[in-house]
Amino acid sequence: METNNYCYEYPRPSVTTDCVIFGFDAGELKLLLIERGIEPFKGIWAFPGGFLNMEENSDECARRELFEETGIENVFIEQLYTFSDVNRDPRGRVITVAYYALVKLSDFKIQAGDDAQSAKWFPISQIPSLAFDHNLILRMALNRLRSKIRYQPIGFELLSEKFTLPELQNLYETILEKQLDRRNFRKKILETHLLIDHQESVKGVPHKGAKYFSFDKNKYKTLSERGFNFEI
Amino acid sequence: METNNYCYEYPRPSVTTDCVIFGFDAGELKLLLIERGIEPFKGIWAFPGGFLNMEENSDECARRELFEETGIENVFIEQLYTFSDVNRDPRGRVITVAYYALVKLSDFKIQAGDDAQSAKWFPISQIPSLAFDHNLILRMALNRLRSKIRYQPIGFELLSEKFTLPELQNLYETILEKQLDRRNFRKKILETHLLIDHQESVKGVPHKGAKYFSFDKNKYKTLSERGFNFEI
DNA sequence: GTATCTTTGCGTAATTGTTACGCAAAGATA
DNA sequence: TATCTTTGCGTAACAATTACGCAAAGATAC
Repeated sequence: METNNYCYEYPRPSVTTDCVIFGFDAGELKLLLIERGIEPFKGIWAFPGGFLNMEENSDECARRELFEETGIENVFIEQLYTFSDVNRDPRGRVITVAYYALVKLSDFKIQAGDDAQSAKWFPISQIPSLAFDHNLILRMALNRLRSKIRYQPIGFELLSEKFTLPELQNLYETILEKQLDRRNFRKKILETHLLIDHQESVKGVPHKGAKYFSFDKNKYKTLSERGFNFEI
Repeated sequence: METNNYCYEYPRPSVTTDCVIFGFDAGELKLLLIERGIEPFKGIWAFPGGFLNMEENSDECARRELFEETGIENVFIEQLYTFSDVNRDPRGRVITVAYYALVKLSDFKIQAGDDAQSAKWFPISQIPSLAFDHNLILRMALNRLRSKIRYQPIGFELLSEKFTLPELQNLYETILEKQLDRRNFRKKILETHLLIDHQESVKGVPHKGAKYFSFDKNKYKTLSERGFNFEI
């Protein structure tokens, strides 16, 4: 039984949000995808997302859907772009406000059998063809991540709270797809004075263990309000 | 008589586009605003915009509304951000996909009595308080313009086809709100080899007239596809 | 016609920032 | 105790940016 109780003078599109979720593990950038359980695109992988409720804005919608479909919450999330092509959804006129999220993968090891029908982390090099216009959305999200990581300290959102400089460099090299000089990278990062030294080293490796650091978010906030610019 | 012929199973927001229109004249950045003729915010200035039709995407909607309300067409236009706060429009749930446009002011001298109820160019320093959340949209558009002009050749969109280097420098100084060295600016611009020298100078000034140049859009397109990056 | 004024247009020096790379120290293993 | 790998700090070479001197052009004043 279908009840069409919501009537308007002019036609309206449906509005959804979708969220590209980036993670980083074992020197690889990863993407969390959901296998669609219903038509259209049943069995095809897609970004988590869903319809906007009337009592929430699009940020809230994106966070809610992210939590409902993957269990992920309290992460970095940012609006990417709004996709509105007339035929982007076979169900009818649907526009989507796309977001991207950066996740500390260690915090959210998704296990099969969550309320997420079927959520799975894919290495960025092995992304299948996606539902709707999600291939296009992904391309845009990757571009945004690659350019933004160079002038805003968002890379830290993909690492554990404590990380080493080699780990951070590995992250930058992976996302920027180029090698960086170890000593110059260290210099540039440290001279921002935004890393907190934990006076503690990696143990159990057959060589000198790297020191642990964490990112000083509060100090960055203060500095950036005074016009400081983070750049790698 | 009201006809509510469009009925849906779930409630849907209305979707609009709004467009922040920048112009540049007499060493000043300007904004084209429309005085609203109907409630809500009757008599208050706002950006041109309107409701999305079902057979157009948001880019097309923004361009259509821009033309209908101001007569402006074939200009640079780019999506800015989607604003979706629950109470941003007193008429009900309306989300707007905001755009910004860059206009060669000489091409579009708006005269009163257009089908635009009342369109007027305002110097950026004398913008009145705007309708809806348009003050917020403006702040975001200004930030976008200021950062984007440094790494993409969009400044030329605000000048006439032919312009002089002092004019271009004046534009950059106005938008970036800082003085630039005349000789270094000239050097940086010219060594991109993206300006076409028209072998013609400004006449009728009581001193040496500056040479006219125009921007080589095609050459830029070719170069940027090969990885070239415009930076000021 | 000549001097003067303002602004354009081109050069070079001083400074700063980026890139390349040598080497000692730490921590484990042989 | 020697060896191995990786971290962590320094300094030299190079490139880019900034500062600024000065001649030339085009108009006006005398």
